[in-house]
Amino acid sequence: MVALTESTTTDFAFDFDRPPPGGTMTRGTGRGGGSAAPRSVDVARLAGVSQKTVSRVFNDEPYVSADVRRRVLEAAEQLGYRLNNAARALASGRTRSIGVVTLGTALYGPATLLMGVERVVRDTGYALRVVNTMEGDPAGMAGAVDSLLDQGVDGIVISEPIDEPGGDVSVRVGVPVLVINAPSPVAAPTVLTAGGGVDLMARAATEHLLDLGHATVHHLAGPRRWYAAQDRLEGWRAALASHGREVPPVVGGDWSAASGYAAGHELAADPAVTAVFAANDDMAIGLIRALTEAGRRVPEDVSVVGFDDIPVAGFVTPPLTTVRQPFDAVAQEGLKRLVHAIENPQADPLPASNAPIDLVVRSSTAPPPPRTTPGRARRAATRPGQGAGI
Amino acid sequence: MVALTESTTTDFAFDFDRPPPGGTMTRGTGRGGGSAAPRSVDVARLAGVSQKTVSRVFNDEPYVSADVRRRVLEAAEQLGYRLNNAARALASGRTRSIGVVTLGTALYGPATLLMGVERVVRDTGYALRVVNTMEGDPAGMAGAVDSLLDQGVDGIVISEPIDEPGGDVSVRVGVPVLVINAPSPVAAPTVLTAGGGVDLMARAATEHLLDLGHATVHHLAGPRRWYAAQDRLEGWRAALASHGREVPPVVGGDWSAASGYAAGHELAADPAVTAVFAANDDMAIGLIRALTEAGRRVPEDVSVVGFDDIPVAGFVTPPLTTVRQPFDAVAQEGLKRLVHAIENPQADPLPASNAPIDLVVRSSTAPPPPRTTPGRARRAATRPGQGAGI
DNA sequence: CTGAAAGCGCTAACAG
DNA sequence: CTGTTAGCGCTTTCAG
Repeated sequence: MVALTESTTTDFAFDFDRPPPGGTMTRGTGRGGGSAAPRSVDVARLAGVSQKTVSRVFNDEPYVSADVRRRVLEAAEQLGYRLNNAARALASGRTRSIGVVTLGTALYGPATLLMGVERVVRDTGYALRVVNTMEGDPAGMAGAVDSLLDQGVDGIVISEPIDEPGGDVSVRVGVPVLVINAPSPVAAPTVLTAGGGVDLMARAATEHLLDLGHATVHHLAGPRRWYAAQDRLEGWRAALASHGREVPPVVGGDWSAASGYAAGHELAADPAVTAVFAANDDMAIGLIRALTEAGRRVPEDVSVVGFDDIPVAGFVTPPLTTVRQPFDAVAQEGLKRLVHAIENPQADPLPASNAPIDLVVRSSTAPPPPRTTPGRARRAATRPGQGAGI
Repeated sequence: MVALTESTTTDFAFDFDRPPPGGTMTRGTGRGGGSAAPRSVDVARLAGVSQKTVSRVFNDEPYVSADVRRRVLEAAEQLGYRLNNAARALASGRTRSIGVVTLGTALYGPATLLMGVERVVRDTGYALRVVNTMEGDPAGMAGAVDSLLDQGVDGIVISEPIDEPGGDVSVRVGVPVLVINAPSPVAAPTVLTAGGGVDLMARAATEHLLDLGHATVHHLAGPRRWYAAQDRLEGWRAALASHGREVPPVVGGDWSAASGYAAGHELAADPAVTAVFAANDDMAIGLIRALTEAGRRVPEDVSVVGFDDIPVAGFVTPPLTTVRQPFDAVAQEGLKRLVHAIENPQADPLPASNAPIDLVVRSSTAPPPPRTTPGRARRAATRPGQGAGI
């Protein structure tokens, strides 16, 4: 039975004859490094089955007898065979890979999200291709998506994009897209979103401060362009509005501790400031440092809430009250839905679910300093103009 | 390569057809989502040239007249053509992609390194595939490398691996490998290493403390299994040894601030401790918190040096003296060498160069408290700056 | 349950 | 400078 196979197509001038001396070694495929990598037909021959059967085994297709399957697997093992993904992609039109576009920063949020995505993707059996964008990068998002499309991914994840002018992707995207924590910047047949609820988390943070008795809460915002910043801003504003509080002017930062520090000096000068909600922990830490240097104690004089719950948040001085974002849950759910969309093009997308809010209260927040009795506060701020603290 | 899509393109109106029902998809290609993606032969036809010429244009091969090139590009643009990477990889045996194996953590070092690698890889024209390992993951490194090989990468970057039992990759790796900050866990035709010098940085950190007048320096180490931890440990020990100082017992942590905090309580109990070199900033921060809670002031009573220079390091209380790792430089140089090895299999690998040492002195370090008259330590004036290195 | 034939879209020699 | 001829190693029909 083997003989037949032998005389068919491919074996013509077989294996080891090396084409011309181009300088490379071994069959064009760089893979083997030394001897040519085995192909499924080699496995088939060794196992005494057809090439197609090998294919079946490696694709977990049904209708292969246990015995044949075992033989094939053994032969493959013996030869050190591995599926050639390029050939597979070419023949099937699917690459079994998912691309992710992420901000080229080492910011905690995006970085953590990326790790989460990777972990989940792997479980789904897809490979991950990563492309970074940098803020202000002209080609930015469009270029990133484009290069992913060039690579031939089956789906795309866009993680925490920025709202940049011209940031919309005009490229024709033919695969499903998952956008995390933002509205979609692309038009594609299927666009899913995940995350969301950031505004509610921001609102919870703000309300925590309000509940403590602060008359109002100031906000140290992230860069205007970031949706992540916009969401927090909105949540903060909503909390204030729904409690009928005055909405103080927003102070802006760039996510860095240094910017929080700068903003802190500004805020420290205003005695009306007794509570600040910072859009991320780094800025909160910079802010606290500035406040401290200015002689305003945290939390006795000013309360500060951060956002993210970075690993050190609980160990800085004072331990930071913050909101933990459910990155893993978001990544997991989003990807599940993306994969579903990839594999079931006609089916309705799976619905999104809402993440829980995880406010971590530590020691950077406290009731506001007493207003009329300077007894306890060593360096009491000048008294605020008005308003009772609930 | 591939110019592609700016704004002008094609309004062929025809893009997002729904994928056809059932299995009746016309040409197998999943790519376009519905209407078949144009192939190079289509472009050729439209441009009135041979398919091979289209290939030449898209590969920036020489010997194509400017006129023909222009016509091809125009035709391609009009059709919305993009090279099919799977076919290309299959035919050429190269995928033009590089795989990265990284620790599945959000630790600052690995995460930053990954970002750096991505940035550089993109400039080289290669695509990036990422796989995470998790500490303690049984399949760990071997599984990660294996899956990368399955995907068919042209080269592999292993970032800060751990020294795990059975962590060596026994798989046949046929492509060049770059190992960052560790000895190589794989056997491959070409193995490059990058990073290194971590021990020297640790040594500089320790010597800074010694120079300040401390009798000895304690070390809060990272997990034993991590090469990153081992290097710091060695540097510390070497510094002590070369100054003829006593080498105190090592206290161990797991990189987390929480572990630094725990270790801090231990260390605080020992009055002989006046200087500690922590293996990373997170642990240093936890350590400082514990020290402070125990009534030992930093830096008046105890000096602390961290490692990494995480973004908030300069803004915690007190601002942390630490060593900044040159992640970007390491990534850049390492990748340049890896790509060189990929593209010039026979040539000798490019030599590695040494990174400078960047000690950032802030306010967490000071001379030791006077030996006989406790209680009067004053804040030493320190200022940010770059220590000179070796 | 298994096999044979026919490409997927591109690059690789080797002519012209 | 440009075209021709062969496959790369799989997955897909479609037959047994």
